[in-house]
Amino acid sequence: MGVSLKDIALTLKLSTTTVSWVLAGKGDEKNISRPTQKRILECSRKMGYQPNLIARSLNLGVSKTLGLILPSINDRFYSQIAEEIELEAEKFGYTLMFCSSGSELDRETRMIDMLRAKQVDGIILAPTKLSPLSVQAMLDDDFPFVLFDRYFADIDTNYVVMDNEECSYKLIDHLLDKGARNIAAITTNPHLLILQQRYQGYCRAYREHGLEPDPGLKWTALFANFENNTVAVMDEIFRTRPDVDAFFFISHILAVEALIYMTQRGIDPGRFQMACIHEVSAFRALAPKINTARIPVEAMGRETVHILLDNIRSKVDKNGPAFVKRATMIPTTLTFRD
Amino acid sequence: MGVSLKDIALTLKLSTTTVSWVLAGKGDEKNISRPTQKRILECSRKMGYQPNLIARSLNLGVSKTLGLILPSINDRFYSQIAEEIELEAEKFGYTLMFCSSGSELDRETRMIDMLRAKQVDGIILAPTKLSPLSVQAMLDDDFPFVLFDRYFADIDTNYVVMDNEECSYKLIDHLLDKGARNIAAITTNPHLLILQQRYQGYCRAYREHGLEPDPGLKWTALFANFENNTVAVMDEIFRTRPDVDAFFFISHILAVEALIYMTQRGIDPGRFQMACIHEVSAFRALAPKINTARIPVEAMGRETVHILLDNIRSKVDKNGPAFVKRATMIPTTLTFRD
DNA sequence: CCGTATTACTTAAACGATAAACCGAATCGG
DNA sequence: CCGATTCGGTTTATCGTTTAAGTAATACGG
Repeated sequence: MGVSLKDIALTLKLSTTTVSWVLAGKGDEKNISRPTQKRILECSRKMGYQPNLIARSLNLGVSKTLGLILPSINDRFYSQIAEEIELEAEKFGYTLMFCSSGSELDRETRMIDMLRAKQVDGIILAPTKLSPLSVQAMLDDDFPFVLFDRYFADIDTNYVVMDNEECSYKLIDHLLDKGARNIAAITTNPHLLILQQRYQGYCRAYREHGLEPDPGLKWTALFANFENNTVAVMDEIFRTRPDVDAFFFISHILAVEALIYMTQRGIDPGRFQMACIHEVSAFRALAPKINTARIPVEAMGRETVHILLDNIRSKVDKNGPAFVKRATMIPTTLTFRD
Repeated sequence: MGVSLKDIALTLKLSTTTVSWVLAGKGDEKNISRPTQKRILECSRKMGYQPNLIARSLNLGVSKTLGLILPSINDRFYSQIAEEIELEAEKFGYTLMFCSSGSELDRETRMIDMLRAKQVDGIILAPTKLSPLSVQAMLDDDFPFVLFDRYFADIDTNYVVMDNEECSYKLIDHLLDKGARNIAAITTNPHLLILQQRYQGYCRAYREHGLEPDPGLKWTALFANFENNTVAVMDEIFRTRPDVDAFFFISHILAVEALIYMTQRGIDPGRFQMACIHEVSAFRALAPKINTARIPVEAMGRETVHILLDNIRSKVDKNGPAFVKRATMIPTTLTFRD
């Protein structure tokens, strides 16, 4: 289709190698005469030459492409981080192939295999559930990848996560300091390690205040159709636990739904103390006094990309120092608005 | 790195061709004996063979990859549509390379060139501003692409857009019917054709009601730092135009900021009639009575992908009928809540 | 029993770019 | 004046896959 090195070489009666060298800026180094260099450059421009990066990839064994697999791009947090990752990757000359797993395990596995078949140099993955199958395959093959947001405690991989237990602890500690006693913990997806950790932070704060956490204050809105499930949970809370004096939302998604619920029913969110992990702009209106733990998304995106690129580099030059897997915990920024 | 056809061929003492045929399911057709086929299949499985799709792409001249360029993935509307596009493309065996242009022209141009160099089979693009340079290049080269959300009136391309003028007309028509007279039109990015069209719909509704639209009721919050700009605009409206009795937000982004502004200052949004193009879930709480025009995102995503794939297919088989460029207007779903 | 099919494969070329190895002619040092 | 170096390139192989063309060996029909 397009113009190839061969086309240029043919019209100028040179070899493709010469043309390749000059266009790669190695003209002087390779002792190509200045006039010839100029002829090649001009011809290339005139014919509108664009290198075929697929051919280059095949030859060099490097595609300068990364894979990104998220549960859903249509989520405030993931779309933010996707943007950061893309921007950071671009700085180093990498493009992103993007796939959404829909939190389905078989989809995720397919995507990993497909991205590897398409020869991406590395994969950034927010893994679903706790199936390490495809993840283990990458480990076995020494294929560069980083988990982020979620990870598996029992598998030794690169990962970048926030300080889930710690930030929950601090938020709840603060609520308890301010007088809350019955903090409803609204969670989802109970098998997700990071959500368990957030609840553990909740429990630790209670205990360090000399109180025993009440398991009856934990509600789970299943993730499938979480809008409706959140409504059901809120209904139940207001019906059965009038003693609730504070809310801890384990994720922004749940908080938004719960706040909409309250607003629609004329319940003033100001009546309760509130805390939420992650932050969305709508909070400014829906719950101006909510306390939040915000991830420095830029830092997380950057760190994730850097770890992956380090991993990739160390794999390319074998003589360099062996790559050591990195487990990174990004500290959150707490904002107390009450 | 990985296992190649050659590796299998070598261990079985066969030619790569035979292996390639069998693994492609052409064993019978190509008269490869059943025992040999079985041997190849088993060996392939044991060695964990995964085809190198980059090599296949180079050979076939088809990458089964599409490019997607958006102003920002971190926008409710674009992230929704990105998800739909990805899902639909996947059905046909295509992967997405994703780039955000940041609405910067030179970035957009670079992304287009890069994606083409990476040999994507086609590009889906929400173009920035009105520079047709790189777009024209794709046209000249007969490279398959579709514009969506935004387009250029004077260039003959595939595009998929919503009925911008029409839905604005209907929303404003409704507000006027319900008694509004001074509808503040909050817009942004004045050079964007589709936003101009939305304002034209506003004007047409006024005129068809026998009224002359007041240019003083149009406010522009520049897109760069639109949060602050929206605040400035709202300040000005409340200071200088106490006669405003309704708001028309030309985009959901502006509406959210304006509604947060009002809520923070204790201004009841219920005092005003309201209309907005696009819809976000926070509206349910921030402005339950807002009237909206919602894009059927699924339909738009699907249609966009289908047009692009048709374009790609028609380019591949030359004997088929010539591809006719398609301009599609997706009708919006109006929801009147007042 | 000979010519033609059929079976079961292999060889070779191609996709476009890169890189190691090679090569003839001119130049230079001693 | 001869050997070595520099100049200005070219040849060839390679990455992993696909496909058109070829080729032995066997089977078959008349």
